[in-house]
Amino acid sequence: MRQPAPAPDDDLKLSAWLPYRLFLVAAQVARPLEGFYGETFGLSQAGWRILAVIAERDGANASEIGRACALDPFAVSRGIGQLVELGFAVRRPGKTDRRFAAVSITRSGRNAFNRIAAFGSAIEARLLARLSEAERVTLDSTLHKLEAESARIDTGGWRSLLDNTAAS
Amino acid sequence: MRQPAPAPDDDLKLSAWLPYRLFLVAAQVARPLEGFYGETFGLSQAGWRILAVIAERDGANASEIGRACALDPFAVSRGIGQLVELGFAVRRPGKTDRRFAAVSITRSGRNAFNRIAAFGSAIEARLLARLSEAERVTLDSTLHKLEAESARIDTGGWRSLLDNTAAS
DNA sequence: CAATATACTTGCATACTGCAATTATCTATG
DNA sequence: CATAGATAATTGCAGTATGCAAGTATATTG
Repeated sequence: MRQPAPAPDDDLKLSAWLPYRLFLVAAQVARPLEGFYGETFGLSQAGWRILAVIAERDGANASEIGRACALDPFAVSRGIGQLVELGFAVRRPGKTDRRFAAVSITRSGRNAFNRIAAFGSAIEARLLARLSEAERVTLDSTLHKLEAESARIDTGGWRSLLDNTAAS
Repeated sequence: MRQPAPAPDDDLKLSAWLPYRLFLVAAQVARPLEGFYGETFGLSQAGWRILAVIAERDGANASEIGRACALDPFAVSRGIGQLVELGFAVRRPGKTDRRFAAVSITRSGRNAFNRIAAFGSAIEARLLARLSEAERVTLDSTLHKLEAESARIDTGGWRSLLDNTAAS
């Protein structure tokens, strides 16, 4: 009654499984960044992402923001609320359609963004410094392909992945 | 008093920033997988990661598990608790040192793992199918480098990244 | 101008996390 | 061999995040 469990039919080694490897790098890099903007500005992850979006596209509405940084409407609303509380953003009713609130970055929001962006760029630079020029180029195109395919995988939910005959 | 915010000193475009791109792919791929094992087995993300570790290394103790899947001791303890409740794992005191509880996968845990692993492998296969052989090879070595560098970035906390002169 | 649709927002129940304090066990020392 | 101190893991609790139903404000349509 204590025999070892049967051998694996399908071996999946976590440390060699592509999604886990991507996750690991992302998580290890996100932790110090979150520590920085969290302790320095009291910003959450959603808050930072939204700040980055409105820094680039000032006056965006909540839907656009959500699309740009992969957040659902609830998270966007709360993140904007946080930015407004911190004085990093202001909401103003849209000019033509007042259901869409245009979110604008403030001067101090811009300052915070610049400091966080510098920190983030430094991290990115450290990562890229380990790669050859050829690897950097390949990584870029590879990531574009993975982004597109993972987006396809994500939409449609997990049930659509069970009865599969790899869609082209 | 309503002039547009000053132009960016340091432009960081979220969608082109390496850490975000990695995060995005990881998140888009993790969502359907989490949906699958969550709804099918009532497993949390930590539970799945731990299950994958003990499937590969049966009888590991909590510290080893934590190291293998980047979870802190609290999360490991709770995750094991969940697996035990679900009947996917058993805890047994270590043979020599009874402070170390050896965690073993059960037959039904193995079954669950195999099904989740098949699902995970299918996702990985879909991602890899989009890449050329050369890209797959380059991605592998690139990820090894990024894993190593991100681990270095992570240890030491964010403060060590401020006063930087990129350590070799 | 009611009825429906859209774009958010809020409230609340649940789940997750971080950390202090505990438990159980082992090691070292007088 | 008793006792003090380390170590591995667990538990309790407080704060926080998240998911979703319901609500508010605005616009559009018949």
